Amino acid sequence: MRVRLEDVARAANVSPKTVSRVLNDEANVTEATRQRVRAAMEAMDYRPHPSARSLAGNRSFLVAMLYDNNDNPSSTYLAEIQDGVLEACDAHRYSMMVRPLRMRDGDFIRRFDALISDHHPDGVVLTPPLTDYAPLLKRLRERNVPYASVSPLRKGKTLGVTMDEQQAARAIVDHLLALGHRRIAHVIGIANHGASRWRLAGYREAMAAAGIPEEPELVVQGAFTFASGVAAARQLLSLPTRPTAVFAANDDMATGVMWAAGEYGLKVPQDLSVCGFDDTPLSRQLWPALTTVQQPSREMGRMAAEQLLGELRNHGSGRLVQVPFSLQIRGSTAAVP
Amino acid sequence: MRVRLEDVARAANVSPKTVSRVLNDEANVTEATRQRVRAAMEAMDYRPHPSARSLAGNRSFLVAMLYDNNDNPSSTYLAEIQDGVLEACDAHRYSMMVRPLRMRDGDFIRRFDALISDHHPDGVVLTPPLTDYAPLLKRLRERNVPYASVSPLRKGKTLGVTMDEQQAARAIVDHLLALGHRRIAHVIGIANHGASRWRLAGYREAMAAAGIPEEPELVVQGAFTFASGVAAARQLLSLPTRPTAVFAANDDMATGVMWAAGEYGLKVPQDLSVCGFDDTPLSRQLWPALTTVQQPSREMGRMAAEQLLGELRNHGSGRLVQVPFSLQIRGSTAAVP
DNA sequence: GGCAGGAATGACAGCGCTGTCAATTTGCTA
DNA sequence: TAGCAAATTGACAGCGCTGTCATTCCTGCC
Repeated sequence: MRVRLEDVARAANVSPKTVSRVLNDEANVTEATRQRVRAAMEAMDYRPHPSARSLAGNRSFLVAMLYDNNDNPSSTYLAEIQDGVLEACDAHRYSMMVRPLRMRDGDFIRRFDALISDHHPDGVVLTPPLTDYAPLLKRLRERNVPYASVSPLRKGKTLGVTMDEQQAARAIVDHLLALGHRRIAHVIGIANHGASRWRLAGYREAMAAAGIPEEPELVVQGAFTFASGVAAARQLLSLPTRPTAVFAANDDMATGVMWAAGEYGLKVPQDLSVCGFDDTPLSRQLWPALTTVQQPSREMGRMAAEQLLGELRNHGSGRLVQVPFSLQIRGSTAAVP
Repeated sequence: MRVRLEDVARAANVSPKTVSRVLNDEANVTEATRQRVRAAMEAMDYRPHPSARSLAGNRSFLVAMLYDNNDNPSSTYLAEIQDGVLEACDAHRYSMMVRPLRMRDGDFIRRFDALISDHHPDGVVLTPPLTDYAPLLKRLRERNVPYASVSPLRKGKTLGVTMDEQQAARAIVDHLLALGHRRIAHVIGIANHGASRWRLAGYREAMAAAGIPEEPELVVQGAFTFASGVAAARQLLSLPTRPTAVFAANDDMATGVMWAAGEYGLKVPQDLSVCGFDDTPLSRQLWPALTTVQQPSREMGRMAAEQLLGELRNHGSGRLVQVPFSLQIRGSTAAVP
C-alpha cells in the first residue's frame, strides 16, 4: 500500500537508518550511497509519514503563525503574510498552522499554552501587534520555543524581518513638503503598535528637517480603523485653520479622512491632500487613488519564516533582516493651491 | 516530563486501552470509569500526543482548507471563511491547514496529490471556485477523501453550506425596482463561478417579475475585479440611453462602477444608483457607502467544517445546509430623479 | 443456583520512523 | 603491510498511542 522507509531501504540495499540519514540530510553518508537512496525514493515516490517522523524524532515539522484577529491590522495584510510564511514552510517541507489569539482576552496565555501543548510547533511566527506583547514573549522564552517576528517594535535579539517604517513615513511627508504643504496633519495609529510610533517619528523627523515647528493640534490619535480616521479628520477639519494635507498612519484611516473631507465639502486632492501607509488593495480602488507606502507583506512573511527555519536548522543563524519600502504616488496628493 | 496516556491509566487505576476509549468517546465504558478517567486527565492536565494518535490510529485529525489564491474572491472573504473553519476544527479538537492551489497551474492535480500524500488530511474544505473544479472533485472521490464545500455551484450530494444567492440577487434588484428604476444594468462576475450564474439569474427573475423585457446591452460581462467593473461601467455609461441603476455581481466591481461614474461626471446615487454583493469591509468605506448583500462568510466557513466533521464522525450524517442572507441598504441607491 | 450472552476491561503487538550505540569499512601512517 | 583512528553503516529498542482479540464481569432467566 503505502511506501515506507523500510521499502526504500530494501530497494536501495541499505539499512533503514541510512535512508533516514539521507532523508534528514545528515552527515556521514557517502555520496554514492546518498545518490542511490535518493534514486530509490524518487522511483518509489516515497513520502515520509509526518506523524511517525515527529513521534520518533521528537519534533513536529510544524510552524505556527500567530495573529490577533481582534486588534488586527487588516485581513489583507495578514493574508499576504500568511501566504509568504506558507511559501517558506513549503520550501522546507514544514507544515504551517495559523492561530488567532486575542491579547484582550484574559486567558491569552492559557490558550497559547494549550496551542504549544497540543501541537508542539517547532517554532512560531509572530505578527503585529503580538510581536511586542510582553507576556507572550516571556512565555515563549520560558517554554523555549523559537520564534520570528514580522515588524517587531523592539528589535533586540529578535529574529524576523522589519522595514524602515520611520524612513518611509519621512519619505511620504517629504513628498507632501515638496508639493508645498506646510500645515500637514498626522493621524496616529493604535498606541501599542510599533507601526504607530515609527510613522509618527518619521512625520516629526520630516517636519523638523523642514524647519516647521510641531503644532500639537495637527497630531491626533486614531486607531487604524476607518471610523477612527473619520473621527480624527472631523477634528482636524474643524480647526480654525485647517491643514492642507493629512498623513494618516494607515490606508484605512486615510480612507476615513477622505470620507470626512467629503462631508466638509472638500475635494481631494484640490482642497486637501491625503496619504496613507500600507498600500492595501483598497487604496487603489478609491477615487482618487491613494498616495501611500508599499510594504512587501508577502515577502516579509516569507523572510520571517525563512529566518525561523534557518534558526531551527542551526541555532544562532537567524537574523533580523530589513526589506525596502516603496512610495506609491497616486491621485490623492497634489500641490497646495 | 510529559504526561502520557499510560500515566493517566495508572492514576485512574485502569488499563491504557480504557483511557484511550474515554479519550475517543468510544462505547462500552461504564459511566463511573469514564468519570474517574476524565478526572485523572483533568487533574494531570493530560494532552494526547497528536502524532502518536495519528500514527497508531491511522487518522490525522487534520482538515485542509483549499483556496485558489489566483482566481480568488477577495482575501477578506477567505480570511473570514478560514476563521470559521478554524473555529469548528478547534471545537472538535482537529487541526486545520490552509493550502493555496491554482486551477490555472498545469500541475494542480500533482500538487493536490502531494498535499494528500504528505499530510493525510482526514477531510478537506473547498472554497469557490475550487468547489466546482471537476478534476479536483474527481480526484477527491478517487482518493476517497471526504470534503465539504462553501457555496458550491452544483449541489448534488455535496456536503457543505450555501446561501440562496439567486433570492438575494432578486431581493436587491427588487429594491431598485421599488425605488422606481426600470433601466437596471447588471455586471456579471467570472463565468465559471456559481456566484455569477445565480446572481444573474436573480437579476433576470426580478426583472421578468416586474414585466421588464431584458435588454442585452444592459447585461455586460465582468470578472469580479475592480478594473473589470470600471470597464463594464464605461461600456454601460456610453450607451445612448444610460441605465439609471447598476447591480454589479460583487462589491469590487460595484466600486469600479462608482469610479467610472465619477469619470462621466455622474453623482451616485443622484444620477446613478449602484449596488453590489458580498458586503466587503470596503463597501462601508466608500462614499457613499454601498448598498449590498451580506453573506455570513465566517459562519459559512464554520458550518461547512461542521458538516465535514460530522461526516467524519459518522458517515452519512453530513448535509448541505443553507444560511440566510441580509440586504444592506446604504447610501449608493436612491429613487430615480 | 447455574448458565448463556452481552458489556466492560485488559494484554499485546505494532503504526513508521529516529536515537543510541555497536560493528564494519576506509584511509592513513609508520 | 600492519595498525589505528575516523568515517560509514547497521541492529535494535522505543516514541505514545490504538486495533485486535482474549478475558473478566455482569445481567437476567430458567
